[in-house]
Amino acid sequence: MAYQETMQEKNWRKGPWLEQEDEQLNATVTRLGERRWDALAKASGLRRSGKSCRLRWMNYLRPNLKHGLISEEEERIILQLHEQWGNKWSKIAQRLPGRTDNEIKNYWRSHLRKKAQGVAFDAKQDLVTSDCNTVITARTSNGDCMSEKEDDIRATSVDSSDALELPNFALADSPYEARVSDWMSYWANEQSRLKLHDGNCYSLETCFCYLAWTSETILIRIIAV
DNA sequence: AATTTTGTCAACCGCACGAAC
DNA sequence: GGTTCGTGCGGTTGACAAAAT
Repeated sequence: MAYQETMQEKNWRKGPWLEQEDEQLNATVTRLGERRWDALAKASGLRRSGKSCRLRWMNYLRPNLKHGLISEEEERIILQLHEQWGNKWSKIAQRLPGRTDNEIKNYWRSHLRKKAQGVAFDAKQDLVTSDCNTVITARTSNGDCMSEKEDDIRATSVDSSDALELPNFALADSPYEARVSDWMSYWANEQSRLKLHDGNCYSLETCFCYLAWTSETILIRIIAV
């Protein structure tokens, strides 16, 4: 049965929660525990779905939640973990006690994404103007961009056969990630396909790359070809 | 001062997955 | 093995506020 249909049938309330609803939910969760949300919603007397109750509890009412501003340290951690795992918000939230996946996701979208894109733009400027000798190395990853293999990739020593057939780039050291899609327009003018160390060619138009860099190397993972 | 645009965030939605039946 | 239920996740929406025009 469609969710929409269910909501109409049951005549459930939607939208912002009232203080009294919060109190009712709090009391019911304290009594019954954090489980069986449909039954819990019924028992609470609220005209809310179990799903809605769970969300309200998890994101707002749960004890030990922080509701204040994200600190610089937390921001740094978010950036670092997002670079490592991508949009795995719940996983990132586990590393930030008191913060919810929703909160981190919103914070990323409204604050950090722009920062990361800003870094990508700066890096692109470097691509165009620099003649420095930082070597780009690349390995493909057949999984998605959040692959747990990143540490393995970082740890792997890279020989010259792994190098991309691309000009040498310079990038400022940065904790931020950059999405190569921002660079596509530049690359598209330079060459339409990438040849990687595995001998295969990948279309720049269809691939999506994900960058991370250390002080020594830049790692490019092609995640869709 | 009025209107439009942009940013933020709580909540919604659809989907996937595992457990129970 | 198929279905239903409960839960969790990530993307999206919509209301509201602030900023810009």
